[in-house]
Amino acid sequence: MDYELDLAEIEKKFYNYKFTPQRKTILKVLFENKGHHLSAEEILQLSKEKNSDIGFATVYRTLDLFEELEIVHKLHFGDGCSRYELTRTGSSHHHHLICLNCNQIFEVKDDLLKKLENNIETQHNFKISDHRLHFYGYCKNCK
Amino acid sequence: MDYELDLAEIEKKFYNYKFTPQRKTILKVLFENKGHHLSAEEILQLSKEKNSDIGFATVYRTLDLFEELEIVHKLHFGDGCSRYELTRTGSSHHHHLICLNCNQIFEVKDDLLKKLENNIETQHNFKISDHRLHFYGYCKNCK
DNA sequence: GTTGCTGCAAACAGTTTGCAAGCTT
DNA sequence: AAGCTTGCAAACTGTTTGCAGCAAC
Repeated sequence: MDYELDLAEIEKKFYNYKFTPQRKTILKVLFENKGHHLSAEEILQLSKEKNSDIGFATVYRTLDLFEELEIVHKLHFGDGCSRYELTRTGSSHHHHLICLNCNQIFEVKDDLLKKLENNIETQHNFKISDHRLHFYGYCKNCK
Repeated sequence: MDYELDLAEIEKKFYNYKFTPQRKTILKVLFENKGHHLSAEEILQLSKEKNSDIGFATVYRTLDLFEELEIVHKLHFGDGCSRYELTRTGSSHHHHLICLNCNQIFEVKDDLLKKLENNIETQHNFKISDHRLHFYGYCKNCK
């Protein structure tokens, strides 16, 4: 699971935006929870532990901004809230396993999809910019 | 796009539940909009056109029931609401292309994923029961 | 006739927005 | 100093729930 985005690189993306303490805190939380698919609520709680003054609105606004800057990806697992993960350069080649019993989320690496994407782009004349692949089932502890 | 569930077959699933006019109406709406990925709101509107007396609560409760009876699949495209499609027997092998500009949803057939599923089941000891694959990008009219 | 089903309205949860005050640059 | 950014609270949207009446079997 190679994260190629480092803090210095990310900071550059803010040349047009202010790099405020709240934004730094949220970024830190995301970095400290790589692979955890945090929800806005979880991010708020973890941020509060670091920086007492932060509210929901800021978290949502920051995550929207981060998405625009391609720092995070927004994910929809169907559990009622959006979840966020740090963008990775290899991000087009990993998927999620969602356990229907314990709700844990696991990750899988994969390169098989590239071929499928190519097929689709030519056969359907559709320019693919991103994808989401979720497998629902039961993990080794729950099956 | 072969739908193998027919009305007679579905009716059998109701042996334990009442086959009320509202449920029939919603089923009809789903059948008349195959491949349209309707939201609860859209289903409500279309149902109202057929049967003046029906409310939101009934639509949601019915769709929950239909999901339980495996008559529909619930989908999350990240547009803020759940969407529903009739279950098909070939349903484990079709995916969705979501146009980021016009929001239209296209479908793709595919068998490539079976191989990937098998890999995952053995490598991650995870029993897969369903999956969702969404491609985001731009359709031929929008790119 | 029972029991499950329905509509309504109120409750809920996650997210968004308006605004005045505050902080970054 | 200027304007973006923040926190708060109120507004919103999609969905769920409680309850009394109704209808399917």
